Amino acid sequence: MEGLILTAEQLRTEVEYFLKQDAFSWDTETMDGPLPDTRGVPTQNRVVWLSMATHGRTIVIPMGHPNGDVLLQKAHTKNKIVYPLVYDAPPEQMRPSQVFAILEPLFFNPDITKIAHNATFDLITVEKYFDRIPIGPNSDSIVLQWLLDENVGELGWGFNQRPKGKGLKELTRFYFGVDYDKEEVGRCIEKHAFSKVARYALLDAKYTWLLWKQFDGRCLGEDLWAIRELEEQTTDVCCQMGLIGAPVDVQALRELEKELSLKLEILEADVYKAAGKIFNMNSPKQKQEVLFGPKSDGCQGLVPVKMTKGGKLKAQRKAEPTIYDYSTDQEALEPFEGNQVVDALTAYAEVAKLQSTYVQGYLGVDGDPKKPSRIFNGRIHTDLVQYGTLTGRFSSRTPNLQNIPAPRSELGKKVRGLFRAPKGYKFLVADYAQMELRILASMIGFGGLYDGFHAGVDAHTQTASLVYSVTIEDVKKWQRDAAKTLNFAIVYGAQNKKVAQTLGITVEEADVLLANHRKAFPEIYAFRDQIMELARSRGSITGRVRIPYISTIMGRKRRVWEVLYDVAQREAPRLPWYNPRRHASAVRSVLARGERQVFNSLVQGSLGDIIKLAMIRMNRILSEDALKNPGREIYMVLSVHDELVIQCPEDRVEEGKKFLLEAMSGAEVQDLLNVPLAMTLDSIAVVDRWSDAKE
DNA sequence: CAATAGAGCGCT
DNA sequence: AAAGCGCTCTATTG
Repeated sequence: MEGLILTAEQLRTEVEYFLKQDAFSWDTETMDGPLPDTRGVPTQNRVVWLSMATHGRTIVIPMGHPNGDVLLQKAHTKNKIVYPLVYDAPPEQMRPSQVFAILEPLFFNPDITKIAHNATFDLITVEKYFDRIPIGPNSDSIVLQWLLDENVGELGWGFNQRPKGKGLKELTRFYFGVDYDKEEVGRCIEKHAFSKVARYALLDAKYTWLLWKQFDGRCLGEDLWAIRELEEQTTDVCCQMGLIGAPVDVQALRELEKELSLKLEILEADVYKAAGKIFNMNSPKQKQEVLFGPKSDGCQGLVPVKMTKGGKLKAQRKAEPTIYDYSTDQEALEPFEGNQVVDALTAYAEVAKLQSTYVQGYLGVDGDPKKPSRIFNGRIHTDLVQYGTLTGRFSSRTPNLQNIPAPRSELGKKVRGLFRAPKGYKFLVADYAQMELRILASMIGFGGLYDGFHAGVDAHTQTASLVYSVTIEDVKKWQRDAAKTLNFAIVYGAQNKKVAQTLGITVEEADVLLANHRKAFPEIYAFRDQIMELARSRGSITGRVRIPYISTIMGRKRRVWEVLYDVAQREAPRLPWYNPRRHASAVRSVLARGERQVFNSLVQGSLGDIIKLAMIRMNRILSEDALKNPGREIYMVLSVHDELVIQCPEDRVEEGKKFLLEAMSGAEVQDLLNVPLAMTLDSIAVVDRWSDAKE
């Protein structure tokens, strides 16, 4: 087969050719490493194939594929044809150690761009062979695609004119009309014949290359040069953090698992006792029956108010609601506090959530291959997904380390406290305070928020002072709390009802608050209108299609077609999934939602830019520092939107703090804003457990 | 048995 | 009619 590399001599010749290029794409096919179920775990898996493509050349290197080709295609039994998988012996292949030794000059050449689709996975995967992560420039076709169209895979305008997802196969199908993997070979390569996997791996690299070439050109044409640079360096950060992982106290975790399972048995019994029957308390449906069913049937006969999402839709259609249309979530049950079943269910739910999602989610459940342990050598390696959101923030998965319970409740504190610095180390925890408001104030460039930040006043206190017309010193706690809600309402676009609900006040009272806020901060509302007009002016779905968008502080785009609602309405026949005449109010809410998304994305997305920049800077500082302090390295271990956690040798805490401060608020970051970041060394917490950082 | 939808809930 | 996420569980559907 053309491009199949079986010997060192062949590979050296290829490397010579690739070294003369300015870029190449590559991909790995992996199997389980020494531990079971680790094919998809980049720190633990094993590379079996590596493919590469560049101008005029595509190659594929096997290194331990277990099968040859199929000897027998078909066999007949009594009355049907069967396909026994009988394989020939595979050809002799190189060992990974030999392959990677020869590839080293290529993957560590700073003048050659290395391209992969979801590069973090492949980069961490090969780290175990190179003993370090391949150096940049590392580019990722999935990231470029996302910068060009973050809405791929989302329902909405143009769904059918876009790829169905960000995956390599979906993009190849869409852009080249080629479907080269109908059998999903990559899901389990060891089940397939040698030649089939060879072809598959080769095409992965080839189409990654072809897609990247296309995206690369389009990024220039769409003014995405700067943000692309940021994202390419972010890839290196994701690799470094994914590789090091976050340290957890495994022993405490095991103990907590036992403690909670005992607790749950009791709480479960409490529910049954109060309800007088046995049912599945994890099932919303069964909870609806028990709580809202008639007393005559031995149920509680509670009269619910809050509907589920589905229930509301049904009500819109003017259908008669049933008990199954009413919510059983925490908020819906609040009015019934005191009912023994409700109270027992509430107590159970909190513990059950934490046990299943966090404790068992990390430890895994013995004998259940769907719930593997996420802990390797006392560390959890999350996958920080740089392309995981519509706004530019990170998402985090397998497991998600961005939704660890905050230390508000005792139990939440315990769970967050499982993240613990290793012996001899401390966690240093830094976050940006009120960063979204700072960004907003900076963009407006004047007004109450802007003045407050320049005067060094806490933003919520400043808001309260202006809304309630009292001096900064006279702001009461309840006023600051209300102001905080108002500030959230601005950033998220909440209306009077939501503000009322959050603060536990009437809608009329909320109206007064919002009116006062508008009076005190007219520039915010004017700015909002301005942004909306700008976004709208960039869009058109008549004639040449241009989706409205906003640009963040670093030039990231968020496209929101919904803000062209009135145009869409006129063009309704082109948009088959809604009928504006029948759903006028629904369409209006689509527009309103689009406007909230536009405004929120401007701020949330800019914060995403800034935290990524800070992490790139920190990574640079720490990489350099590591060379000077072998064995005493500092590592970034967690990142939660506006918060950064590092693990730092105990005797280097002061250095670590300085590094964090410089990375997060140094000139390069501060210069993006015209309000002060106001970060200080003192605001960086030095703790053993993550839960001790916030009170 | 596997995939999917909905409800619900953890976080910033 | 509050932005952005991912995970677990149940119930339904293929």
